[in-house]
Amino acid sequence: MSQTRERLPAQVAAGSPGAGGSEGSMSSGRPAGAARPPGRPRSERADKAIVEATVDLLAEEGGVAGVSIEAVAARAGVGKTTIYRRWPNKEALIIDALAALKEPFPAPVGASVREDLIAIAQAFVSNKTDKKRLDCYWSIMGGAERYPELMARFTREVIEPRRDVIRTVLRRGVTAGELRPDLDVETALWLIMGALAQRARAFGAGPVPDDFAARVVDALMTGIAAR
Amino acid sequence: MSQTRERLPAQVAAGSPGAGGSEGSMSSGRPAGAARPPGRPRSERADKAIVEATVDLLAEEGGVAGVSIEAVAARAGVGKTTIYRRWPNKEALIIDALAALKEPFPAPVGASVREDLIAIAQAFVSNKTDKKRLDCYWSIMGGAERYPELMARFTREVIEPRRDVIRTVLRRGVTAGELRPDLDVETALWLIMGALAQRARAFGAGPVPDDFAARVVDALMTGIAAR
Amino acid sequence: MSQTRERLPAQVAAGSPGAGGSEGSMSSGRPAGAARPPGRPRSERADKAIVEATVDLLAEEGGVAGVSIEAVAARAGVGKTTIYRRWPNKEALIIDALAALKEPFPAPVGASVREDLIAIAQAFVSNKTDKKRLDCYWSIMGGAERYPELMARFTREVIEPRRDVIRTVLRRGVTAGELRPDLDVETALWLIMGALAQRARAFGAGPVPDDFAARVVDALMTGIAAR
Amino acid sequence: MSQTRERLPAQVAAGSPGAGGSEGSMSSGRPAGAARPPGRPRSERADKAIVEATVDLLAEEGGVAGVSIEAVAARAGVGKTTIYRRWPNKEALIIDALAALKEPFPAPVGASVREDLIAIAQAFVSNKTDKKRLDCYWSIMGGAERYPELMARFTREVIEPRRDVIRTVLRRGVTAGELRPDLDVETALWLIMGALAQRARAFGAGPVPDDFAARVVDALMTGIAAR
DNA sequence: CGTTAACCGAGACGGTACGTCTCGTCTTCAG
DNA sequence: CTGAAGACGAGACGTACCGTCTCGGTTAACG
Repeated sequence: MSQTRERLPAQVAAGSPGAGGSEGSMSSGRPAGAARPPGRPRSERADKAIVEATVDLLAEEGGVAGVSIEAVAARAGVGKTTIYRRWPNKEALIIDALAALKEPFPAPVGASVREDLIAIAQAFVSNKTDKKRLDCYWSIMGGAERYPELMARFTREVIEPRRDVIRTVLRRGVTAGELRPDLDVETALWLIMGALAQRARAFGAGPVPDDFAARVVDALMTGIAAR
Repeated sequence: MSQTRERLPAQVAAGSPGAGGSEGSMSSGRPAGAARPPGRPRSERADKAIVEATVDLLAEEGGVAGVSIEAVAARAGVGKTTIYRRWPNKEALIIDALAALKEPFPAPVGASVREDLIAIAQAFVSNKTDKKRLDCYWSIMGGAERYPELMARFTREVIEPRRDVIRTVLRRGVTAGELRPDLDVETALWLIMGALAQRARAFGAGPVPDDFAARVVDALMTGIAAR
Repeated sequence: MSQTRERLPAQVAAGSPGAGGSEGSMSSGRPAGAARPPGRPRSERADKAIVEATVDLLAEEGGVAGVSIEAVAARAGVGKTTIYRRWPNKEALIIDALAALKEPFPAPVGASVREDLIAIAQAFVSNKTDKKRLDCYWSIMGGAERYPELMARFTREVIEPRRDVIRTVLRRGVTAGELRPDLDVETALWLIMGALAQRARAFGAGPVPDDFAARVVDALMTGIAAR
Repeated sequence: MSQTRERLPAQVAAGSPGAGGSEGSMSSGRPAGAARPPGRPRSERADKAIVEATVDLLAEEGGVAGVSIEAVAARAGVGKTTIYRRWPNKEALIIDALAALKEPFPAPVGASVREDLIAIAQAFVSNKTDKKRLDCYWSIMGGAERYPELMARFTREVIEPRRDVIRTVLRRGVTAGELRPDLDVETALWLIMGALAQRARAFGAGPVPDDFAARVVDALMTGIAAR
C-alpha cells in the first residue's frame, strides 16, 4: 500500500549457492553489473535464522496455523520487522522457507535395485533432516485444502525430486531385467512411498524398526501371492 | 468455576442408532430404571448437528486449529453455550466427534482374496463418507504432535478397525493358500494402506482413477521383481 | 469503521455514585426505564482496574507518552480488547481516567484563615492520593502543548476545585477582616499554589519538610518587606 | 563494539564563545599545543544546529519522549549518523543540549529591591528565550522520575543560577534594611518562582499580563494580612 | 596529491506499541 | 435447557516509529 518493501525477492536460502563462485568480491545474488543498493545490506544471518526457525516450527507445531510470525521472530532472535521486510505475509514466508528443504537427494548406485531401494527407504525414515522434512510433509498435507499453493510447491520442489530418485532406480531395474518388464512404475511408487511415510507417523506403533525399509522393499519385490 | 456442566458424559453420536427406539418420549441411553434428570432434556438434534459440524469442519479446514467452537456453533445453528455445556473444551469435542466416524466397515467375502482387497480399497478412496474419514485422517495426523490423545483415539477407534478388516482378509488368504505362507501381514498392511491414503491426498495428480485400487492390489500380489 | 463499540459512554469511575441508590434492583448508571442491554454486562472491576492503572502509570511514568495501552492492560490484569471496547484511543482513556482524581476536597473551617490555609497546604504536599494527583499534574502540564484538551479538562475538573477552596478561604478572610481589604486574591493564589507545587517536585532539595506549609503561609501573610 | 566514537567530549555549544578569539585559524576548544586531529574536522554548524533543534523540540513537544533523534536530525538538516557520532544516546544529547540554556542571567542593580525583583520576574515570563527555557523546564520536570540525571543537571546549571540571582537580591535587601531582618529567603524564593512558573503555563488563564510580575512582587512584599 | 577521517544519505537491525481481529471461555437474558 | 448476545483475557496480525548500526560515496584538511 505505501511500502518500500520487496527490494529484491529475498533470494533466500540459496541451498547450493551455485558453482564455485568467488564469494566476497561479487557477493550475494545480484545480477552482475547491478550496483549494490544504498544503505545497510540485509543480513544473511537473519535470512538463515528466519528460514530455519520457520521450518522448525512447521515441523514441530504440526501445521501452518502453528507457525506465527511472532514465534518465528522470537525463535530466530529477530524483529518482526525484519521478517516483514522480506516477505509480505506468513504464507509467502513458508513457501519460501520450504526451499530450504530442497537439498538434492543423492541417488545411490549399488549392486542391485533391491539394495538401492532399501538404502533410499532407510534414509527417508531414519535420517535426521529427512525426519524434519517428513514432519513438514505431514504438516503441509494436513492443511492442504487451505493452502493449495503451499502444497503444490512443496510437492513440486521437495516431494517429486525424491520420488524421481526412486522412479529412476525402478526404471533402471526394468531395463536391467531385474524388475518385471511390464512394471507399473507409478503404482509401485505410491506403494513404497506411502508405506514409509505412514509408518513413520504411526507413533503408537513405536519407532520405526531398523529393518522396516528392507521388509517393505522385499514384500514389494516378491509380492504377496503364493506361487 | 461455577458450572453445572457434564451432567452425563454426553453419550453422543450413538453410531448405528440401533433398534426401533421410540425417539421422543423416552429418548437417549439412560439405564432402565434410572430417573430422568429434572429440567428440560438436552436436545438430540443439537447433539447430532454439533458432531456433524465438527467432523465436517475438521475434514474441510484441514486441521484441529481450523475447527473453532465459533464455527462449529454457527454451522450447527447452535449457541456456543450449548456446545460448552456438553464438552469441557475443543479437544474433548473433537475426540468425541470422531466416534461419529466409527461406523463399522463391512468385510466383504467374495470369491477371492484379490477381489476382497480390491473391494475394500475401492471403498476407501471412492466412497463418500470414507472420503470424509480420509480428510479427517490427514487433518489429525498433521497435528499429531500437538494432540497425541486425539491421534491415539482416532487410530484406535477408526483406523485400526479398518486395518483389521484387511488383516483378516490377508490371514484368510494365507490359510486358504492364496497368499504366501510366510507372508509378513503387517508390512503388507502398511504398503496397501499407505498407497491408498497418499494417493487420495495427491491432488496434483488428479482424482483417483477407478482402477487404482485394482492396480495397487495386483502390484502387491504379484510383486515387482522379474521371475 | 466496522465497530460495534461505544455501547454507552463507559460511565466510568463514578466517584460518588450519588445518593443512597438501591444498588441491585436498578443497578449501574442506566437511565431509569432503559432495558438492560443483552449479553454479559461489562465488568465494573475491569473499569476500576483500568482507570486506576492509567492514573498510576501517568503519575509514575511522568507523561502521557509513558502511558501505553499495553502497559495499562498488563497492570490492570485486563485484555487490550477490554480497554478498546470502552475508549477509542489513549487520549480518551486518560481524559476519562482523570475524573478518578476529581474527588472533592473538604474545605476546613478552623479558628483562623492562617490555620485553614496551612491545613490545606499541608494536605497538598503530604497526603498520599494528593501526591499522586500532584504527579499527574506535572505529567500533564509537561506535555500540555501536545494534549491541550487533556490539560483543559484536568485544570477544570481537578485543579480549579482545589484553587476554589483556597479562594474561598481567602475571601472569607477579607470579609472577616483578617486579610487586607484590598487583597489581590488571584495573585495570592498563584503564589501559594506555585510554591507548593514546585517545592513538591524539587527532589534535589529533599522531601518537603513538615513545616513548609506553615512557612509559606506565614511568609505570605506577613510579607517580606521591612516595616 | 567497533566504534571510534567520542573522539572528544563534544565540547558543544560554547555559550559565550569567549573573548574576541580569532575564530577560524585555531578554532574550537582544543588545549593549546594539542595537535589538530587528522581528517576532516567536525562541523561546528552541525553542532549548533543539532543542539538548537534539540532544545526547540524539547520545548515544543513537551517531553523527553517527544525528542526523537530522527526529528532532531531532520530539523537540524543533519544525518542521524552525525548525531550518533557525537553523543552516545538521546539522554546524553539532551543533557548536553541543556547547556545551551545556561547563558548567564544579568542581575540588575536598580534603585530598590522591589524594582530589581520586578525586572527579573518580568524577564522570566516575557523574554523570548526565557520562554523557551520555561517550556523546557516543564518538559523536564514532567518526566523527572524517568530521567533524574536530566533533572539534576538542568536544576544545577539552569535553574539554580536563576534562583541565585533572586537570592542575591533578597539578601542584599535584608542587608540594606529594605526587607525584614528575619526573612526566610528560601521560602520567599519558592513563592516567587513558583508563582511565575505556574502562571506562565496556565494557558487557560490567557497570556501573562504585563503587570503580573509587579503584582506578585508587591503581594509578596507587603503580605496579605491586614495590619 | 594522496591519506585520513568526518561528512551525509540511505536503509537494515531488534524492539515496542499501536489498533484490529479472532478465539475459547464465561455470564446474563428471555423464553 | 435453549439460543442469542456479548464481555472477558489471550495473543497474533501487520504497521509505524525509535534508537542503533553499517554501508557507499563525498568532502575537507593535512602532509
